[in-house]
Amino acid sequence: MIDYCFKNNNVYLDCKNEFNIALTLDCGQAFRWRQNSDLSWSGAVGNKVLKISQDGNTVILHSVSENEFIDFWYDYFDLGRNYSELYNIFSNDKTLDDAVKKYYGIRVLNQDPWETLCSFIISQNNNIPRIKGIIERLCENFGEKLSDKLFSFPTAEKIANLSADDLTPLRAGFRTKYILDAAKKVASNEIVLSKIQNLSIENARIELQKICGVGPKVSECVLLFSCKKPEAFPLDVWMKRVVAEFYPNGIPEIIKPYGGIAQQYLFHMMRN
DNA sequence: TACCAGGGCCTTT
DNA sequence: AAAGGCCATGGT
Repeated sequence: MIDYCFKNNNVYLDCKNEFNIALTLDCGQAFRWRQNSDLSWSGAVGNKVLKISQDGNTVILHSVSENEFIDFWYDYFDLGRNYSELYNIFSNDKTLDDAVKKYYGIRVLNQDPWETLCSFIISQNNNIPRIKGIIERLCENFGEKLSDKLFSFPTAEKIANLSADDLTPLRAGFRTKYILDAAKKVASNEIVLSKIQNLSIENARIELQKICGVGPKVSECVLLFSCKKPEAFPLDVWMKRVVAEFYPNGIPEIIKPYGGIAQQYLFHMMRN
């Protein structure tokens, strides 16, 4: 588990091998964190901006009050979860154990469901540099300015009132109509994203896939990264390769409840 | 069933 | 420098 303390308006996390911010912020689950020249990272989450840095086992959240940390960042960074305990469970599987020992400290973030849904619609049939570009243009054009370079993610209501023409600056291609459909269904409360995490994973999948442009892969990402479903297991081409090569008979039962978290390590291993 | 639809990054040639 | 592969979903 991760201990923390407050000092000089910063939060200091003593995270042993349970938190590697570079791997966590740049492993394909979030697209708006950028590394600064001093190796710290900056990002906008909701209407907040954060600078975060790491020095060995100490992670520093800069200029964050105790209240803001407890109320928001603690959950965002999944600090309530004991990753050492998870690593113990994962060590039952040789492949996973090797991946964990190589890439200690990847954490699954608890992100905003609307931003996650929209981001993973954009991610489909796409590569990471371009995904980041489209999302950046989306925020710059339609989000609120939060600081010098950082914008909030535009709300579903805001996007729902736009047309495909309005979104041409994004250069999102055929995904534009999917973004609009998602925004309209969310803004009208036809899909209530805040209630998805209370559904069974089967019903949650069905609900999300009512959106045009959301299939099994995108819905699984939304469930894992923003709806507290650690058992969600997104299968992209890389993970299909992992399964074919290492798990022809399926993922071990003991891993399944945390399959999505395990997946982050396996995915990273396969891509490197 | 198989293919195509935006587009741009990446690897190979 | 040019060509070809890659990519998740819906539609034909």
